[in-house]
Amino acid sequence: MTESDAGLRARLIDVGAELLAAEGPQALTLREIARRAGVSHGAPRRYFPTHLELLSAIARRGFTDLGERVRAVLAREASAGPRDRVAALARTYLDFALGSPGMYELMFRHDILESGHLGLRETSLPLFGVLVELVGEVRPEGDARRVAGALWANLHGAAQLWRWRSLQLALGEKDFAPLVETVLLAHLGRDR
Amino acid sequence: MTESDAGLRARLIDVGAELLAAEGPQALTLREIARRAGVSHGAPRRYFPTHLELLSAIARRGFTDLGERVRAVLAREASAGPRDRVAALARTYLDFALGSPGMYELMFRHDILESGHLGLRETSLPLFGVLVELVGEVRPEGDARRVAGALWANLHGAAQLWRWRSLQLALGEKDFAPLVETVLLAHLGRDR
DNA sequence: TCCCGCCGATAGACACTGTCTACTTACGGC
DNA sequence: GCCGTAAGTAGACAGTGTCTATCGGCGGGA
Repeated sequence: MTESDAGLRARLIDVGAELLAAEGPQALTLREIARRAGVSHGAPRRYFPTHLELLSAIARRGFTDLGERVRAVLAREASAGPRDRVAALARTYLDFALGSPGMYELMFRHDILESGHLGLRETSLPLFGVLVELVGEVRPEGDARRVAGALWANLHGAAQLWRWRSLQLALGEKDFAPLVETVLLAHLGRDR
Repeated sequence: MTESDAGLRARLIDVGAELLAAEGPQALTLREIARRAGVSHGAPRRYFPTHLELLSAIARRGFTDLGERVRAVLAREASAGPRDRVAALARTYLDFALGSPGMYELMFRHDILESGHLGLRETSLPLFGVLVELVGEVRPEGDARRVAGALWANLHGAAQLWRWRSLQLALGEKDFAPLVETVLLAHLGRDR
């Protein structure tokens, strides 16, 4: 019952995720994944009719990983105030994006999301629901959904612009934290 | 002196930009661009040693187009207040991103930015400088650079999440404008 | 025990891609 | 008129995703 005799379907996703972390998204060739899984290049087709579907499955693992991390952090911070919990969620999100850049990029490739084979868009909905709820606690007077949407967009944009160093260049800074504070301040208001 | 006898270098960029708008980034094959330009597949190599450099040149056109549009809008709104000018800049930026999705996506492909052949990152700096200046006028009390960076990230993230319909799904909305207002409000404060 | 059928995987073909290289063509300066 | 250089051509090459024919082994029925 070692890893090697797990089902090929799962093994392909495992190998793909490793390859993604090690060499980036452009290395995620169908044939290379098959090679590293020790099967012929036609084998994946039995489980993933198309290359894009295999990539979607790998990206889906990224979404579930991110969701688990966020849930774990929120559970740990259960006793903290809502603002701190939103901050913790935001930092976890950004840690993931900056710590697993390849996976994050794959997760948000529009052709993967658009293909819709695995309902990836829907996978992030519960996470967004949590964010909406927390934002509603922090700012009960506003439209929580919209504020949460704006905050999510801000986190996503900050992660991407930071990752390809455009923001470093523009801000002349190397530390990400102050920008995160600015973002949180903008959407959540000043701390009480 | 028709378009067809312009230099091949410029024609390749023209053809590429058209193809990009018509069929999206995945259609931007080196060979297909050469085909539509009426030359052999080896011809582009004389001007763009690598496929990535041709893509970079096309993306660079996107950056200059965006810069021109923003400058034109700001010139038209010269008499407006700084907050309205920031709002106009933001809407222009988002119009570009949503109206030319293929170009926008190409412009922010990290491997293109990272390749650095054409200094694309630096191309967006003057635009960012304008934003910093305007933000400084709206909120003289804060750190304009950081607020401008957060706003830029928010615009970028909103454009991308909206484009692949994640935000529509999360917000249950079809109209982009209210979210833009929320974003502007968050970073610029309430209008006076 | 034999045989059949099916499932999982293999191997090769196909069209296509980006890159590289040898070749041809055309034009301007002497 | 000739030659050298620059621009574009054409073909080869390895690699890719997809498709199809084939093969091996295993389980169930006679």
